[in-house]
Amino acid sequence: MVRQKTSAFQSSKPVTIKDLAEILHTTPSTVSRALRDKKGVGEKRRKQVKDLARKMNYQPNTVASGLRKGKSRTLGVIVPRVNRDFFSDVIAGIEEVAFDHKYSIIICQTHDQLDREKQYVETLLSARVDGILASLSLETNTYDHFRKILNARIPLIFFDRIPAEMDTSRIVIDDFEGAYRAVKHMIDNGYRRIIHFAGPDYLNVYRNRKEGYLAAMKSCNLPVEEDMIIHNNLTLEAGRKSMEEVLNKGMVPDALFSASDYAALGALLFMQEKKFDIPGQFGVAGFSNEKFTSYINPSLTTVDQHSREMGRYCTELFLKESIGEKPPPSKIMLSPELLIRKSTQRKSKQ
Amino acid sequence: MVRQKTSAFQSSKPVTIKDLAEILHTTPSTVSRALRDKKGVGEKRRKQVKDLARKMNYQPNTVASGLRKGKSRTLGVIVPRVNRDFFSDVIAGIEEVAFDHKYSIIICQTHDQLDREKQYVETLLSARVDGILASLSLETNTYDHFRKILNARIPLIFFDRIPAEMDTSRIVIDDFEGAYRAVKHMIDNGYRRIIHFAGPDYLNVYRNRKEGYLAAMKSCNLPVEEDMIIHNNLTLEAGRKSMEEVLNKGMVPDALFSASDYAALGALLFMQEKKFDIPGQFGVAGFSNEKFTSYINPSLTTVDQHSREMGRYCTELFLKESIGEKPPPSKIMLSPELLIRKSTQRKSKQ
DNA sequence: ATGAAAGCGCTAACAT
DNA sequence: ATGTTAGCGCTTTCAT
Repeated sequence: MVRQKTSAFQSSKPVTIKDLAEILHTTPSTVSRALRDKKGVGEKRRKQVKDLARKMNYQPNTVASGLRKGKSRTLGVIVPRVNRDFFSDVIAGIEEVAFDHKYSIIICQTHDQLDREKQYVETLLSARVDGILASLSLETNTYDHFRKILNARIPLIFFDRIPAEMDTSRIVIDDFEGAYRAVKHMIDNGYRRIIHFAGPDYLNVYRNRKEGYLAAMKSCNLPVEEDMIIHNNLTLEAGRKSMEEVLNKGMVPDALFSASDYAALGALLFMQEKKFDIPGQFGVAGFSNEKFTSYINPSLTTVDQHSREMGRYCTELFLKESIGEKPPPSKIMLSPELLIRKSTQRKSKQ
Repeated sequence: MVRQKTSAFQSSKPVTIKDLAEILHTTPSTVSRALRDKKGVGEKRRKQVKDLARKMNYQPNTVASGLRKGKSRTLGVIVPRVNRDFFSDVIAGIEEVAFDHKYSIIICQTHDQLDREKQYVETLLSARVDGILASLSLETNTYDHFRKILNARIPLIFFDRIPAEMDTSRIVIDDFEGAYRAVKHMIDNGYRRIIHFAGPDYLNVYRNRKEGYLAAMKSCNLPVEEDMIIHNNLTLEAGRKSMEEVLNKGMVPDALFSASDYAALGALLFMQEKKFDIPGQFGVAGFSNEKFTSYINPSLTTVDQHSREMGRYCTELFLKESIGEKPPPSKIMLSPELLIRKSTQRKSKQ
């Protein structure tokens, strides 16, 4: 006799296809085929199996099928921090496409530490994820851990912060172009002595933003003294402090282009405290289009990175690489969008 | 002879303990024991095994061991959206503690849709996660999918948005208290006709914030007309629109307490456009302490929810439940913190 | 200290 | 259309 269980109170050990098979006096293979709509099962049987599965609240064990098939339908995502607008937006995009294709995503935060990045790569490899999407930590200056991923023949897609040394698929925005356009726009608005907050040179994004800044200045024959480029860690506090130091040194810049919105904000707040009129006496532009940039006063000119789309593309690249023969690495560069807001718009252009 | 592979170029099929065993002329059991520091292996053997494992770049297959042990060392996290400051902060907290205890986390975004929530519960159950941490979607009004989790004897911890109907572990902040204190503070600053933007009543958080608002008003004998409570979806746009409607109806409130920072911002921007002086003529307070609230002008009074700590506690609750006999559900309530900023501080108190 | 054997739940190749 | 068999990689008895 079939043991009755109400679906609401089925308890303890999960139901397996073997259980279903026994109850229906058939075999696991048939049940498995029926459940997954594989051919080779009679219509009647199939319905019978599916009905029972539902009734007994059968949950397929993806761990087991993953082991058997050598596929986990899981994606690893490695980011510096999940609670930064840029990264959480990228993750949102990744999740959307992943969900549509029935992939789960495992999230890893490196906190910008190389150690954690390495450890997470190991974890993901051990979890036999089907692919890894990653953005480098600030500390990353060695890539052997990422090479392991390639050796394991697992698709690896970098986004935003990418290693120059590795020939993998990647997706970035054109940081040079974004910076160039931002600075050009500032120059058009009459700013001349524009300083720059930069991040570490070994990261592509900051290097390229700096290059874009330099190119724009050069194209207008504006001199860039060495001390006009300030390297800091791009936090709000760092921005504030760097700005203060600049003034203390007796420099008289009339604008700032920062590689990060947060550092731009720090400087902006500091200048406001010092009673500078922004954008009148001092112009400020940032990078990344963090949410707060459109809400502050004056609203902050910045560069949008299409973060959500970047996430979506990432997953799509992975999907492309995960089928059939490995295609050559795709290198995608998205166009940034300059968002001109109040912090750089002088009443009268000079 | 042992086949040589350089660690950098080990390729194709991953190494298994069986491979290691064969090379060392021993058995998988011994290798397994050696690798996991189980007793019953000679010191010499252990070293031999570990050295070879490192040399051959052995990655333990957690899918296989998970299947065998019935544990995946994975946690499922279900949130409405990953790119909201509150949730991404909670996730950051969850990840930190999880990482310390060698758990991975799978992230699920419901987009506030019940369908997706249900589907993700199935996915997580199939993935045999060891626990699930969840915050309800806006649409969730039925809980059978969550009951399945309990039936499967998997720890389930709710945070922030919790179902009243289920007796599970949960962690919330004292929304009533937060709202009460915020409104009390506004009254202390001379505001009298304070309106309230509320979310759906079936969600504990919004219900409690509304109750806190009502209690504070009542405690000061301030009347609350029916139309002073406006239900909307708490987005920036909704806030702006609701505020406009309020004015169009001829109401003359002198302050707003919003259950969400975004809706508060919408109203604030609208009022500024209408040339109201904030906080002079109109006071505004929000809820959640989104990052932008401290950067806008005037900075927005709001209630901090200790989101990061909430995430950390969540994981700790899970850890507690995952060992030994199931303890009775823990119900934790964190104290909110009222952040008094400029948007509610009148120059002269009345 | 080590090995042999069984099995976690599922799928796929090979029968029939 | 269905059943049989083997095995994914690992861990855990149970022997020896």
